[in-house]
Amino acid sequence: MKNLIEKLVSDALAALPPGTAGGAPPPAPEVERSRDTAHGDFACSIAMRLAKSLRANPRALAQQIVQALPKNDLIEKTEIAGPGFINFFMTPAAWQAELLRVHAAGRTYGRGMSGAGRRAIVEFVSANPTGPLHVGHGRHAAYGASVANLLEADGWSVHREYYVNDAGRQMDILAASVWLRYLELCGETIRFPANGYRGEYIRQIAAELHGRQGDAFHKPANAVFAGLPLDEPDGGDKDQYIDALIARAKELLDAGFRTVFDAGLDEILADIRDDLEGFGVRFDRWFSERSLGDGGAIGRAIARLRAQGHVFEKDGALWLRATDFGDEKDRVVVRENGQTTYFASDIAYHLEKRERGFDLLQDILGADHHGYVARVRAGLMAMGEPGDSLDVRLIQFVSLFRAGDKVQMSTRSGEFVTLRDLRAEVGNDAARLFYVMRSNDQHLDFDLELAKSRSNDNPVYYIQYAHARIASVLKQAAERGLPFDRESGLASLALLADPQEREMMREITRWPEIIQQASEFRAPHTVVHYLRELAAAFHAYYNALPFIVDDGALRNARLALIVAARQVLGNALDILGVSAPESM
RNA sequence: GCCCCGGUAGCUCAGUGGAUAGAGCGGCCGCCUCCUAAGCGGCAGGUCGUCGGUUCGACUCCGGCCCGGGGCGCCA
Repeated sequence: MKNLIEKLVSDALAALPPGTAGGAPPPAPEVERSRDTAHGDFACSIAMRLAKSLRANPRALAQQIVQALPKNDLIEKTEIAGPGFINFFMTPAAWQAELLRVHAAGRTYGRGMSGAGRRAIVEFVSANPTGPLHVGHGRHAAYGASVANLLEADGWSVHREYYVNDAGRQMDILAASVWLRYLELCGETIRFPANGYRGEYIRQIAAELHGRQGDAFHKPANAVFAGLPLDEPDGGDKDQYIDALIARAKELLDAGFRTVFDAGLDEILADIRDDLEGFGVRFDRWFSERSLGDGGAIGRAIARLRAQGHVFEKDGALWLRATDFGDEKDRVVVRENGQTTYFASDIAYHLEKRERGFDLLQDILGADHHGYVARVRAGLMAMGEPGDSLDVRLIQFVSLFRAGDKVQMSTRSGEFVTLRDLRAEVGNDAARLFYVMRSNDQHLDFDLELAKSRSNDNPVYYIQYAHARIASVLKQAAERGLPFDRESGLASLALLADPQEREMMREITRWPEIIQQASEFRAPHTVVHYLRELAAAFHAYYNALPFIVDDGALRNARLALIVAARQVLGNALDILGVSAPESM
């Protein structure tokens, strides 16, 4: 509907003679919903914008535009108001036509075309598989999944991906931690390193490994610890200590280290997969970091950098001249010891995404990764890829509140911190909605009591209740022998003239605009706000007028209206991964 | 020191340069003989952190400052 107005305004501008508003290509028509119904249904501020460059009187310009508007019988009238707004008043037929569209399109109502013909890869969560997901990852999962759904709803072809950090030091530490717990099961007495992973799940992994493999990886404790530097509690450095311990493990176990390593990786990754699956978050691919090296992507990335002449050698290392591409400092790609850096893997991964043919590389990262953005973009550009193909959204932190008190999130504390526990406590629906209720660059205070409460304070229930209430009305109607007759209802929409009914039509028909905007700004919280407003319009309507009336035409028209509302509520909830219950 | 995010009603937060800045919660006053009161209606509540600038017009854009959070490795 908004598109229609924008089209009409664009046509009007194109029709105007060059001296007035013609000539330079006009800016976007800037049509928006009027806030105040006294200002009509839609408002356009283009005349005021153009007035500046044209040195014309905005109201006079608005008058010219209005006169050049193509005739359209869905527009009742236009007005020029205030400093130069053009206000559009739609005919009842315009709203009715849009309702017909809702019924005809069903699940696809609201879908846009902004991304048509383009492919996006959304990478999110990508938590290191060193332990179960915690509540912070939950926000990444909910946000990333919703953004992916939004892009898809706006025409993009979307691929969802989890980058598995299955290489690197953190994973070596995990493997060493598992091995030490395993040695305990073999009867050895060990001192657990300060920097090791202490979680109970490590013991479980060790137990399974021991159950499967017996004492195959047993080494005596004195052979393991002999000659190692001091650990932190003894006045040493915990990083040096753990690195020495890892080196020793690799030396003693040889190929067996990989077996222990994979036991930890596989177990934890399976847990993460299962958790996300249970949360309604699915991925098309779990991309292995190791495969970058194996598949030659890192080599290709470095070759590209060399070919483009953007690298130099200094202190025995190979550097990317990232400062040529907007980064604040140059970055090492190959270390002095010949190993490639993590940064090399990052740009190789992003190059690989481009090689797979994605137009938009959509990354969802923690706010603590913000320094990474300029770096990776610089890398892409240095490899000859467009820097603006990368779009990164940063997620601020989550704080849990229970009964007004902040829940401390240390791994040591007995308080739960895992996503799985959160889901068990508040349910998937509340978790999914609460996680995306706030803008991603706003810190999130997650109120556990509120999320659990079965009251009108809780937006989850408020919204779902609207959906269930509509289903209940339809059920009631059928039970009274007056089932909804869609054909009759759609033929009688002209009977819907009450203020609440007009408000319902205005709200329902905003959905395509919400998708477009929420998708463009990667802002699923907009959908939550919209859902609340649509639900509010429905609850007000419900209280104001009866639906199941004797007059069949009126009854079916009203039912057609609330069925359209149910459709849009369902479509919007679906984007957020929240269920739309038939009864509550 | 440099970079990123935030500062809007008592609280939690919306607000693509446009008209009189909004919502939910909390507070106060009302509404079930009626399709689910998990609901609805009304009232009160604001120097949009602060000081300048750009503009016909600034919560929105630019600069300075103040406050809160995060980040700045040949770590991962």
